[in-house]
Amino acid sequence: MFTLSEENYLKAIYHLESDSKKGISTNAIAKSLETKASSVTDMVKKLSEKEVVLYKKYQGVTLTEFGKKTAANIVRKHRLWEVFLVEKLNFSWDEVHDVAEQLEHIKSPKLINQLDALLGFPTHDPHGDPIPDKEGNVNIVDKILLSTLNKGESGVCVGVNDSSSEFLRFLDKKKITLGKIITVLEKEDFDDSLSIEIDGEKLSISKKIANNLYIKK
Amino acid sequence: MFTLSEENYLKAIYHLESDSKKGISTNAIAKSLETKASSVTDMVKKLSEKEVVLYKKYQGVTLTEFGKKTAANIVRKHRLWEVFLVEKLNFSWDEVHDVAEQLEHIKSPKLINQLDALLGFPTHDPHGDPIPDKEGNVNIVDKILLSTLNKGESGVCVGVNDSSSEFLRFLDKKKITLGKIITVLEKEDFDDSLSIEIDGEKLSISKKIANNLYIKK
DNA sequence: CAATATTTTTAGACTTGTCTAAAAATTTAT
DNA sequence: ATAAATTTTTAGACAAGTCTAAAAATATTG
Ligand SMILES: [Mn+2]
Ligand SMILES: [Mn+2]
Ligand SMILES: [Mn+2]
Ligand SMILES: [Mn+2]
Repeated sequence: MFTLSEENYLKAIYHLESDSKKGISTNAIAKSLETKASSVTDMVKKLSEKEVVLYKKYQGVTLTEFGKKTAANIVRKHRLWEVFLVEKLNFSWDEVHDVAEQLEHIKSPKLINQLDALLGFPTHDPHGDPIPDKEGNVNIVDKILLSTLNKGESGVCVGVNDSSSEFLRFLDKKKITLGKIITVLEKEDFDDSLSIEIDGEKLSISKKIANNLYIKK
Repeated sequence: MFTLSEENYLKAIYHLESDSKKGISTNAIAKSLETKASSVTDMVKKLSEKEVVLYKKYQGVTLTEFGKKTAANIVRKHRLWEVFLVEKLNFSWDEVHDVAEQLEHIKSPKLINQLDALLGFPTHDPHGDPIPDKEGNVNIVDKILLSTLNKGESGVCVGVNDSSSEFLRFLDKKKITLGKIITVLEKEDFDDSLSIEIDGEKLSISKKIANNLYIKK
C-alpha cells in the first residue's frame, strides 16, 4: 500500500515520463509537485526501496513496471471520478479536477469497478484524456494540435492540452466543446491566429488557443 | 479546515456524546479510536485550541456548537456515501462502512450537495441511522429495541444497533431487512429468546439478536 | 479517612514528510 | 580544460501524530 504522498509522487513521475521518455529529474518532479528538490530526493529513495522506481544518484528516476501500473491505476481512478462528477453530479469540466485529486486516493477495488460500470465503461475523461484499463494500458489516439492543421482542413475536437479552469471556461464561453467539428478557414501569418468554423459560425482564435486544443482528423 | 485525524476524533466524540450526555473521558475516546490515552490528551488540546471542544484537565471533553456542527457534517457525508454505495453501486449493507470511512473526508460542498440530490435526499442510511441535514440537525425517531417488545406486539424493523459485517450478514441469511414487519409470538423466560413472525414465517431469535434490532411500533 | 487502584497527564522518543542551508556532483560557458 | 553556473544530495531541523514509561490526579474501598 502507498501513502497519499507516495501516490502523488508516482502520478507526477508517470505524467512526466509520458512527456519526456528520459529519466525524470529531481527538479522536474519538485516543480510539478510544488515542493523542494531535497524533499523529492528523500521520497525517491523511499519509492526506490518499495520497487516502484529505479533511482541512481544524480541520474533521475524511471518507473518500474510495477510503478507504472500503480500510477496508471491512480490516473484511472482520477479520470473515472471526473467522468462521474460531470455525468452524474452536474459538475462542469472546469470544476472536477480538485475533487478528483482527493477521490483518486480512495482505496476500494470494488468501488472503482462498480463506478466504471455505472458510467458505462467510459474510455475518456471530460477533458478528452484516455482512461487506463485495469491493467494500466492506455489506448493512445493520434490526436494533433489544432495549430498544426492547414488552411481548409478540418477535424473533430477531442481534447485539451491545458486543462486549467481559465482555459476551460474560455472554451465554454466560445462554445467550443469536445466532439464538435472545427474547420480552418484562414491562417494569419503575422500572429499565427486562426479563423475557424464551428457550429456553422466563424470564429477567430489566437495561436495560444490553437496550441491547446487537440483535433482528430 | 480539519485534518483527517482531527475529523476522526471529532466524529468519535460526537458518537460518544450522543450515548452518554456527560463529558467524554480520554479513555473512552482512546478505546473508540483504538489509540492510546496519551495520544488523545495531545489531540484534545489541539481541538480545544481550534474551539471545537471544551476541555479542562481531568474533566473530559464536550463538543462546542461549532464542534457539533462540524462532526455532524462528517457523519452526514459518511451516511450519504453509504446510501450511494448501496443504491448506485450495488454494495451490500455490510460492505459500505470502511469505504465510507474514507469518503467522508473528501472536501467539497458541491460534491455532497449534488450527491444528496442524486440520491433523492435520503433521510436514513442503509443501517437505519438518520442523516443529519446541512445544519447538523438530526431527526430523532422513537425506535426501540426488539427485545423490549411484549408477546403479541409487532412493529417495523427500522435499524440495527450493531452494524458489524458479521451481524449484518447474519440478518441477510435470516432474511431480516429494514422495513419488514416483525411480530413477537413468544418470549422464553429462561434464555430471553424470542419466537417471532416475519414474512409469514416463524423464526427463533436469541436475546443478543433482539438487543441489536431497532423496531418502530 | 487513608490506602489502593484507576485514570489522566507529562516527558521524551520515534516516524513521516517537509524545509533551509551547505556540500558535492554535473553541466555549461568561456 | 578550467571556471562558473546549475542541479542534486546531504545534514540538520521542524510539525503532526503517535507511542511508552513515569508522574500526578482522581476514584474506590476497607
Ligand atoms: Mn484532472
Ligand atoms: Mn482530466
Ligand atoms: Mn458506517
Ligand atoms: Mn451506517
